[in-house]
Amino acid sequence: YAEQLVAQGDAFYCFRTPEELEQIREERRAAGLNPGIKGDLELPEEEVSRRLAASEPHVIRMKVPEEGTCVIEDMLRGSIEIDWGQVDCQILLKSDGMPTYHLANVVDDHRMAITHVIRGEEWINSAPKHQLLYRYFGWDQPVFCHMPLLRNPDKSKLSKRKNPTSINFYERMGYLPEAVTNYLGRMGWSMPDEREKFTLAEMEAAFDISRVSLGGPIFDVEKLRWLNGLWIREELSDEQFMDRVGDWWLNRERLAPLVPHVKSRVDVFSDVVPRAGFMLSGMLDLTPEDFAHKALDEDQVRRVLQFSLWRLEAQRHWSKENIFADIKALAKAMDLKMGDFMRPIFVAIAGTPDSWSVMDSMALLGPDMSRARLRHALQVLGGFSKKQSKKVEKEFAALNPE
RNA sequence: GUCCCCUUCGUCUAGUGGUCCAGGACACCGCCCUUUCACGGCGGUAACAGGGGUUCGACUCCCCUAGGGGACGCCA
Repeated sequence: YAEQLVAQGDAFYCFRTPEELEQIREERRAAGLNPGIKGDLELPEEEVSRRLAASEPHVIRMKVPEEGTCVIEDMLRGSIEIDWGQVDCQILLKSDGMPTYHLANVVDDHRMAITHVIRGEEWINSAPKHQLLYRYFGWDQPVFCHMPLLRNPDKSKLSKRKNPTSINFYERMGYLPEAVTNYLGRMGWSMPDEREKFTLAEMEAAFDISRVSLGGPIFDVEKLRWLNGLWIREELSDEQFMDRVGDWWLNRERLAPLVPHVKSRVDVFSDVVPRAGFMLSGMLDLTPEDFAHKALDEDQVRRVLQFSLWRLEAQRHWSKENIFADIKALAKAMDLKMGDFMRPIFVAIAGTPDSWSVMDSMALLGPDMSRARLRHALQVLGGFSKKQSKKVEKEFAALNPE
């Protein structure tokens, strides 16, 4: 498809190096322009065939009008005007031969006969590229509809750093899927009769996309919690309640991995819950005093937690071994004894240093819950001020533990 | 920096020119219920960002300002 556009004269081969592009961007920025890549990239035909024959690395870019205005008809927002001068010559085919999202999206949607493109507001600025591609190909335009973005309490775009966004986290916390669905359905949308509680099926029956409100809603965990409680109280019989709690965690499959750790540490069954309760909990009830440490001062404790969190946020393969390697590398880089280093981690994860291997706990708890507890611990300790944060980030970068 | 989007109680929202001195929900506060705590019931505090227009009449339409967000990648 990209080559078809080249043949049509709607796209061209580009041989610029990343360094050259960086320079162009900087110049444009300095000139107060949008730093995107515009025009003047196209080479004479002989030059192109010569370089192609020499198999020089290249990409395919779409051509974009130098001036004029592109009008996007948005289902919810009406006409959106974007100056073609703002739109860059988007790469369609990367030098590794793979298409970029822009090309793939348009081709794919067309081939699947997609009629309505409903996506996040962050895509508004790329819509001209997509619309132009449809035109170049001579395909029917889909209807565009850009939805508002969910936000963190600080109003920024909802992100993992500031909010547990993983659906697994909410499962692990013991939210009911139907309540989570219900709550999500209430973000940026409302039932015609304004009722708060409804099922997916009810939402489907009443759904009208024009009821979507455009202000980006803040994800309010507190209200989700209330709604979940409503679902538990009003929708579950005692029988169902027992079943659901069992399905959630109180079953052999979920409990089995804990047995080796618990069995060796209890004398009587009544020790089980005090010992293992933290594995079934959400956020732990911690106070700053819980982190009092003989070898580390509070500043160090905070660093241990923050660095560990950052390190573990980057960990893609969640296993006891990898967690151990991360922690060990950090302890070494900070020149702390493992025992001292681990102390705050224990408290953050298990609520007490008096527990089994915290690596095992984290591995079993999973990445979402483990990270959330580290974040919570940091919060209990007051976290870092904005000024401190920068400094601490630098310190972390300087450690660069392997 | 450039462009785009958005703007009703702290938060989620109703409201599509008069029915709004703005309604509901979460949170908060008070009272009731109750051996405690929840739940539940009742009540309360709290918002149309600001300024100009248009109109007999603006939360609702237009413009400007401010604030917030987003985009500006060989990521999606």
